[in-house]
Amino acid sequence: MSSINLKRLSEELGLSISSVSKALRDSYEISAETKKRVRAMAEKLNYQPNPFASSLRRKKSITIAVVIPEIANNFFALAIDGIQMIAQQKGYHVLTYLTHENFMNEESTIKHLQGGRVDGVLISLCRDTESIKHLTALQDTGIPLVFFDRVPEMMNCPTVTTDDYESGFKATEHLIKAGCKKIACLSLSSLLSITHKRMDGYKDALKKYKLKEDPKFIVECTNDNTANLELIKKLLSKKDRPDGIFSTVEKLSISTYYVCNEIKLKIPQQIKIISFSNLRTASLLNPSLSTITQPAFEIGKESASLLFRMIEKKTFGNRIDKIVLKSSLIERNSSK
Amino acid sequence: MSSINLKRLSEELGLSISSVSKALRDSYEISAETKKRVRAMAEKLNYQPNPFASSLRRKKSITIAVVIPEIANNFFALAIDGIQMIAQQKGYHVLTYLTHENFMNEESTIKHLQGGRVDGVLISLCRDTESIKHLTALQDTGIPLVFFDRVPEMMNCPTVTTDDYESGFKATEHLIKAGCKKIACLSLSSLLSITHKRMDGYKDALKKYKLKEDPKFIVECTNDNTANLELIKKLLSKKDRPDGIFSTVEKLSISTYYVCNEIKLKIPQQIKIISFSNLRTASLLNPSLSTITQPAFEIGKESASLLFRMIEKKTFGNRIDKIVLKSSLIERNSSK
DNA sequence: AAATTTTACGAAAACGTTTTCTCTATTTTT
DNA sequence: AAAAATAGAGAAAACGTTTTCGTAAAATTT
Repeated sequence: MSSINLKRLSEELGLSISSVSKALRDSYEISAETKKRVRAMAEKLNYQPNPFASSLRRKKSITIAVVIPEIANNFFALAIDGIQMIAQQKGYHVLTYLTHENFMNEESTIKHLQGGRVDGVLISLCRDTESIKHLTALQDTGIPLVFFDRVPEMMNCPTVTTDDYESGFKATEHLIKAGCKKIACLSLSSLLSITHKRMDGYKDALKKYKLKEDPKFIVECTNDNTANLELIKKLLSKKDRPDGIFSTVEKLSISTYYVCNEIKLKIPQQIKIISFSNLRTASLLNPSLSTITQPAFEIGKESASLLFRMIEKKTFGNRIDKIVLKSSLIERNSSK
Repeated sequence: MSSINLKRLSEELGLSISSVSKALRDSYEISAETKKRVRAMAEKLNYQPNPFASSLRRKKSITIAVVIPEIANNFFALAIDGIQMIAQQKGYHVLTYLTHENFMNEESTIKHLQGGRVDGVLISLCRDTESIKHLTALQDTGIPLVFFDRVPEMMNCPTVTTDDYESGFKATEHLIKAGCKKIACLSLSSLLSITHKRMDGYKDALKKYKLKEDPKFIVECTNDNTANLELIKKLLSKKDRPDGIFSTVEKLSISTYYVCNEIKLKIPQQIKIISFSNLRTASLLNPSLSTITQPAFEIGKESASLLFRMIEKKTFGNRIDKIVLKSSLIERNSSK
């Protein structure tokens, strides 16, 4: 730890600690000349203020927390990129916490954050978050909280999401127009609002085109990749297998590709696929993957911007923002 | 900020602040009975200690910093995953900083970290880091510092890397054995040690098989993606174009795929490709991409573990660890 | 029973800032 | 020229912990 502090600096300059502090904070109480002297000495001795003393006194951490299920995930990596961009502009630090889709991790992280370590929290819920007590508790302490993408269904809170219902509808409609009659839906967890909405779109599209909704075709996957492969394999190996797959998350479509390779199911001839995805290589896959692509980077930016508006109290009183961005459907060969 | 603190707790309990503090820290000076009472009350009032007061007093932040060029990058995302895993085990917080391959960002971030905000720093250098003054300055303050993957060449410091030279050699040898006579090498920046080493392996492999080294075939790319596409397009459009590509970073191989698609160059018939990469979809590409895959997650874990050994002073005196992990070459269709 | 040790707790200093209040010397206003 | 205002700086409290030191009372040893 850098042992050069205000006291040392003030001794070196023959000034009081408070004057040095004020000079560095550019207070009007200090003459221009003194400020210059102080700044020069601070530069010379490479003074770095102690962030803990400062945070303790000012009750400000200049830090935000980002709580996400996983990082090795294109969507979340891009979102963090956007968050970091805004945070950097504001001179804020970013603490990252991974829940690994584990509710207890999420709970303890959130609980810890009540200690005041951060000035605001950005969070995307984990797949098996069923209670929201920890979240309301955090909110009650007054720490600004913004949810993005995976938001709670039963809570009145600021959120940044995409048009999940419409996207689910359009994706399914796209498969139907491509000739699919039996469309399966791969989802992560029925507890998540994004899954609900995307699936509602899927169901309504089926309804609109008079296709019957088969519960066997709605596959809820787990957090275990090999188990998911088995589930998908089972789904696709049945004689009454689907001829279209709507995947609500990227990794399930990748698993589907693997399974199709393994059991020699031809995409798109025998089965068509469309998936939510932020893969940069979607167009290079064999065959190229049709995607609904969320503006992940913008989601990150918007969430962080909203959070900072709340931190800076620029958002009026009890107004609660719900920002919805648009995803884009990109047709490629997997659904031709 | 949670306004329930030790003072409030002590009043509630009819004890002194110091006793409450000691009780919560499980000091031998406090009776078992009192400890129980204190803990119960702390639980009841949902007491969360103020991290800044604690850090200020103990001169410990229980936080580490991770400084990386970018996050929307499979390698770094996986590395962070590994780092987070170890940090979580140790009960540490993780601050993430992105340099976006910009030296000035790296410099100011490192300088800021001298203020003692963290107990240790993990860093992977940005592509145009040419001076290491900021790094030695940080090291001189006594803050443990571990480099991973992109490490400085001229500095004696703890590092975690992979067998870059051998990987470069093997990748090139693999292309040669597949029949390539004119192999190009795509690199990010000649300032980086990983590029150097990978390229040295490439050059030595050429030498071993008596292929002449053509400077036109060593392409140093920039940080601008569209510019890179142009560079690669130019390289591949020449009549004297290469018949093999060794890409030292993932994104350049993806760009190469795009260019090949555009100018109708058939992989692997007309040009073979192998690339450093952590793409999960490598085997699903058209054609599947031969890769040298670094153990990114393990690199993260090893780096963090090493850092914590340094933080906990478990590493002896002036010993400097240099950990080298092995990458694996996975042959796929792009180099058949 | 006196002397010593142990147990259990409290008072207060310390960590390095920020900020409020106070004070003197100078400048401005009457 | 006296009164008032202002400029520039310092003293000290405060932020919430942790930790050192001190000290009664109880327990143990002589």
